Amino acid sequence: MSQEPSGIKPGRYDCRAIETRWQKYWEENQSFRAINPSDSSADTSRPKFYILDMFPYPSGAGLHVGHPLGYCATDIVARYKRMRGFNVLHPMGFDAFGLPAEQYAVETNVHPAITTQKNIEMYRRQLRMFGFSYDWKREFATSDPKYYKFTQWMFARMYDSWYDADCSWIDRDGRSQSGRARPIRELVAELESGRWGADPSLALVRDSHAMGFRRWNTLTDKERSAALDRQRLAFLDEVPVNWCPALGTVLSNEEVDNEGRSERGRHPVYRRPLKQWMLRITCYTERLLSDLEPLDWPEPIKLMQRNWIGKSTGAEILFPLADHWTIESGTWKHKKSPTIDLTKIPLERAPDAIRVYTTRPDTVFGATYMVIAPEHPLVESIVTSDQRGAIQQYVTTARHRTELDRTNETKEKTGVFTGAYAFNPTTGRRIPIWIADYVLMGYGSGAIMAVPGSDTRDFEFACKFDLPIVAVVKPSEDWIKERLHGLTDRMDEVVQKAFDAIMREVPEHQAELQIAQERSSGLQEKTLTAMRKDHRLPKLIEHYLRHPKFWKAAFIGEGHAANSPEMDGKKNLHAPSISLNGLTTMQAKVVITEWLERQGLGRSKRQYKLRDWLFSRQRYWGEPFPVLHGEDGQTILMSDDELPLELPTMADFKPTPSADEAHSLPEPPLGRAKEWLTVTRNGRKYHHDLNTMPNWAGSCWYYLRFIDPENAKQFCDSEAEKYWMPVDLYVGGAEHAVLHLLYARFWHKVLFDLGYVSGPEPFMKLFNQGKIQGFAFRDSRGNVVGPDAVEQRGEDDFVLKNSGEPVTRIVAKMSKSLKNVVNPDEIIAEYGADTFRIYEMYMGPLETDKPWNTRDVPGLFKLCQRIWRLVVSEQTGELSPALCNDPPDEENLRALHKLIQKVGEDIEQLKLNTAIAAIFDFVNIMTPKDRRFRAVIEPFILTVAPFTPHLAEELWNRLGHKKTLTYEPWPKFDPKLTRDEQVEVGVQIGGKLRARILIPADADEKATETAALADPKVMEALAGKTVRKVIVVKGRLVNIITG
RNA sequence: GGGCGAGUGGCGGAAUGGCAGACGCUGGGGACUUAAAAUCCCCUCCGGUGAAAACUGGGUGCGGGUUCAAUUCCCGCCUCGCCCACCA
Repeated sequence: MSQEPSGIKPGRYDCRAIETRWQKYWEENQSFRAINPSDSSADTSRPKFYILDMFPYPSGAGLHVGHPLGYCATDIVARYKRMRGFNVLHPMGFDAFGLPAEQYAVETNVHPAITTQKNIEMYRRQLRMFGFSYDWKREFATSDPKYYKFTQWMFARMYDSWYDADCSWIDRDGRSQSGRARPIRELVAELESGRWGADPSLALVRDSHAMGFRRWNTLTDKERSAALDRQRLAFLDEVPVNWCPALGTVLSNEEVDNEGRSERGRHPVYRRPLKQWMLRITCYTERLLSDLEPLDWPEPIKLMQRNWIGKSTGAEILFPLADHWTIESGTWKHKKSPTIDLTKIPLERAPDAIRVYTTRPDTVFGATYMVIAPEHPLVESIVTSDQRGAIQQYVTTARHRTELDRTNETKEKTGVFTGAYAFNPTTGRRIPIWIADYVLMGYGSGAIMAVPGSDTRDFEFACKFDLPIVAVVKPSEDWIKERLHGLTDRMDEVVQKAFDAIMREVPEHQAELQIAQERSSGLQEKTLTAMRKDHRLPKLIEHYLRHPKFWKAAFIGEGHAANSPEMDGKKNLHAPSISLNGLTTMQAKVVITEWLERQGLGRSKRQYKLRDWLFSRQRYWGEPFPVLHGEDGQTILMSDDELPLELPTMADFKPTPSADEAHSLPEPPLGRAKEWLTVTRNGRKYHHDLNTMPNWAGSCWYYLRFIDPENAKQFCDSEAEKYWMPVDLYVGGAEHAVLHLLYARFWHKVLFDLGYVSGPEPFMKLFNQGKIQGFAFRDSRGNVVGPDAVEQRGEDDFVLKNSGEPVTRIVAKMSKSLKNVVNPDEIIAEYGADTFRIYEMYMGPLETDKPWNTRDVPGLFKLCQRIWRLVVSEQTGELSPALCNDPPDEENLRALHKLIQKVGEDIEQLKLNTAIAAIFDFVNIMTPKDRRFRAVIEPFILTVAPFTPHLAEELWNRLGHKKTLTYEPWPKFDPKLTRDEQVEVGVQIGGKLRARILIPADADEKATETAALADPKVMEALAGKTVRKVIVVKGRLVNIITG
């Protein structure tokens, strides 16, 4: 802003002084203290409103202008809700554990506890500058032992629980649900009662009399504890992880780039199996899906969660290995154990067979080969001696590439034949088994039936390795047409061959086709039209069914089944009774699945992409696991009163890099804390777990801790939890659409099942704010440069400073390298927090991405000044002489009541940009007036208070009110005063605007029409024409249709 | 490759079937002032006619459609952004 000569205007709007004063006042008076129901001062008649921001990660860079976007919005809502009489919980804290903090510490060589503390102080100072109405008494950091004591406690509860999938229960809405977590001691009690059994692999079943199962009391202690460990919600498992020897840690998939290198440092990353803590989130897939439905979340976010969970339905199908099975008169016989009856044993217990999952069981007749993942356990046992060398080489290369790496290679399929064969259970044919890395071990069973006629990937693979392709679904006419279009450059060849093929079958059409071909241009359209007309398109479809390879693509859509085995004339040795021909895909799925089920060869199955949550990291800066490992390999839980298990203070907290790339093992930093590590208990030696929890752990339940942050006995008082939960509005970035929000929902459901929280979902309404971007410039070669390298010549004329080359302005991410990062401190220092708040809210809709433009900020500063001048005389510093106590006139009242209505409605919908536009409108009306009514100005001050709280408090105070306006009731509006008495209505003739008329607001349609037709301009325009129809939209417009 | 979202003046955006461009920025003009700043007022989508008031044509990425009426709904295409990505 301009440098005003000091002292000239004693009453000028001094934003910094005002803001400092009120921030101090609010703190001293604890103005935003949220009251828990147990507190004696609690007014339980008030409705509650829990409004939460996604708490920040206190990085070394400090707060940038993107953070406050959501915080300003929630603060406005929080302040508004207080004025509407709600008891508002609006807290803030810090997500302080995790990799970025540790990485920053490594880079600066300062202990993460110290850098984290410093960063938190910086963040807290910055956040306070905005005047957010947080209850700061509730602030905490997730890295505080007082907090992570309960993170560990919750982990212990998961370790101590199992998921009872068969448990039925009634939820709060009276719906019956099935499946819930239960304490593991309840399982033990049931096991001891003898109703349960265990199979030799220690899987538990409810029926202890089932064949091949053992009673609990016949198991050894070791077997019992192994069986229980397999049931826990938190369990240790050997899983393939991304191991980066150079960084000395495993990395999450998100931390590995497309080339299989670490995001930080670009070191090679290897896939290797490691024993890790896992959380059994997969038990909750169905509930995570169905409970999502009623939540008031943005649809795209719900969709992302659904896609992430990735539910699909299909069937599991058994493919017997040709070396081990024969078919005798329609019955499968195992060569070595002929007594095995597939119809009597569960699918997963059938020996020497490959189980696959497919979403298209209707295409099983078209399965002409199989593919298993390189890591599949069967590879070793089925590979033939002459293929062994090639297979081993392939498996080794595949292992060295990460999963991400593999999945990115979409261009060229690779694979090797194992030498082994399996039977297609529906055709009875021997089909080859290949290994290929396009099949992933982590999904389904790690094996597929390949149906190249109905799957693009299988099609590509079959083409490359010349495997047979059978089309088993009739494509639609549209698809055939599309294929011909899609092959434009080869059009003549394709059509020619297709016609040749058809002609061999139907020579009587030859003459017509020749004519069609002679017209070389427009051949496709004309030919196709002709073909459709006299039924030749169906001929092309038949051609496709016979020669799918020729069409260069698989038909992956739905249609009618075709080519069931009987069609090719050969006798089906196994399934003479089943044919799917003519059935729709939907019907065929049902028929074939039922058939397979009867044969003991398959069953319907639901499948999910979601995998169990890998919950350990070989890092220092995280929550230690509250467990002890014994020398005998037994793991025991620490008791609750031993928590928190604090992180040892270590001078050297850095991960251990390793030079030996392929064979090295992670050495977590905690492994070097020798004293901390070993514990003796009852004369036996134990050691702590060397891993720590991932940074998601702390954010899974922080919203519960805000409710009762000081509680040392419980994570949160249950009465208080019942009062405040669920969160009514949760605002944060869309980058957490999946991981954090899914993990937190899962965690909350576990707590709910175990009875620690009162509802199944934590966040009722979610809102994603957009990102704030910066301006950058692109030159003719496509290079992007920052604003500091560019000079502005004219309105939209930018050139490079050094070369004068013209560049175009673009919107880009704010980044250090482009030097287009805006520091909120500087903006506040110059214009104040109130201006900053309304600038960010006025930029555009809260949910969209939008560029920061400092040039626009003074406009909002001017709004603050103009509001100031409505009340205060800049000359004197006294109240403006224009203020008067007279009863206001109707014009003023109308402006006020319209404003109150608009602002209130907009805040409820988070449309804060248009609310501020309405404030501009009101100020534009008031500014020129030489008489301002207190009865209008005072409610106006309350209306803007959520947006510019410091300014509003100061003016409220100067108007003679002694207390903060925080709890002043939100002004009421009179609906009668929000509507104008007269409205302007547009008059269209034939859809074109010809006139505007002023009519009473309550004029009915007839009166509106009469008024419109009586308007001189309208009459002139209608001269000589007949009015055929008049459409009246009440209060908006009239459209006259002439004949 | 798939999914989702977006595309409106010089810029940020408003209007989600009913007068396109509210409101702000930028730019221009005026008042006040010795002057400047600040403030206040007016104009500012593009084109044509006009001294002016005004009149008039076009216009919401492109091409179609539905409708009395489309930025808004439907179909196809283009561009950008985000998410997922061989998920059988």
